[in-house]
Amino acid sequence: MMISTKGRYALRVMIDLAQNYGNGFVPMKEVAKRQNVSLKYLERILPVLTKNKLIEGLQGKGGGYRLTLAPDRYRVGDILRLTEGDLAPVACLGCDADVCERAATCKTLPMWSEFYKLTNAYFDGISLSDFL
Amino acid sequence: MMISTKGRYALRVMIDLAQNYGNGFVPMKEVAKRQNVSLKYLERILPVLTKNKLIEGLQGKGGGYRLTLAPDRYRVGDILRLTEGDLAPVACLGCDADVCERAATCKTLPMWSEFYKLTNAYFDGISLSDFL
DNA sequence: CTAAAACCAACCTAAGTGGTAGGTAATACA
DNA sequence: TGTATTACCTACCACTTAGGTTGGTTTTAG
Repeated sequence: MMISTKGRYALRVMIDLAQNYGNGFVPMKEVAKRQNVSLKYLERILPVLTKNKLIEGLQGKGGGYRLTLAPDRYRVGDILRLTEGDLAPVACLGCDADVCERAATCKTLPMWSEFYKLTNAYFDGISLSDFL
Repeated sequence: MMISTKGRYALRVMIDLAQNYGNGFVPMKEVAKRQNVSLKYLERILPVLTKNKLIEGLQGKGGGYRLTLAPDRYRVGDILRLTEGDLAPVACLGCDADVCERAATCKTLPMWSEFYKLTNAYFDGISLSDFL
């Protein structure tokens, strides 16, 4: 399976926040309930999104999370690349891959490479506002 | 990573056999050497291909493996689906997936489903003869 | 009889998946 | 000033998968 729960849950959280865009900070407790996912697990997934400024959190009573930009400014590809690390179909194309000495003569590399491009293009063509 | 070494190695073996199509049985020892992969590991990967009649093996001296059909009759998608089990991007789309009770209302399902179709179509559009 | 080949099963290590548990720090509100 | 609420942080853990290795047995050509 290509996409783990990390990426899938992150996306669902982002969609939930998009649906509440403009209503201030939304507590993750509510999102977890709505999405039927463990709050504690979500808390483990979110930091990468806040660190990269996709969302911002406010602590304390009345706090929660909210999108930093309008929903149409988020590409699904960006969310998945952050949470999944990479969308590469094979290890040798990953961003932190070792150089493969077979690369120059590898008969299959162009096929994987083309699919990689296709994958990124597909998910970059969808924005959060497409789910509203 | 979507495609593991199982699928990648299997594909490389199949391409190797395609390159030797018409020359009788090719011992896996030679293929392993050419592809720079452990013979023993390949032996663990091949059974699913023989059981599904993509290749046939002949035991004993002078034996080896060969394609049962001409190279242009093999779709990369078939090889990957057999060796990887599935090309589904998310668990709920897998062939042996439990029914997801969120399916009817899931905002993201159509996106995954469309990508699944895209993936199958891409790899089904490539045949072994495209690598010769 | 011997070498070469497919075929088969058990085992192993490391990493990744999908969480849970148990906190601490910041903030609003009474 | 205290309390509830919220984000934020760290450690742990059971399970599965990836990526093999080891050590065979069977079949067959010469």
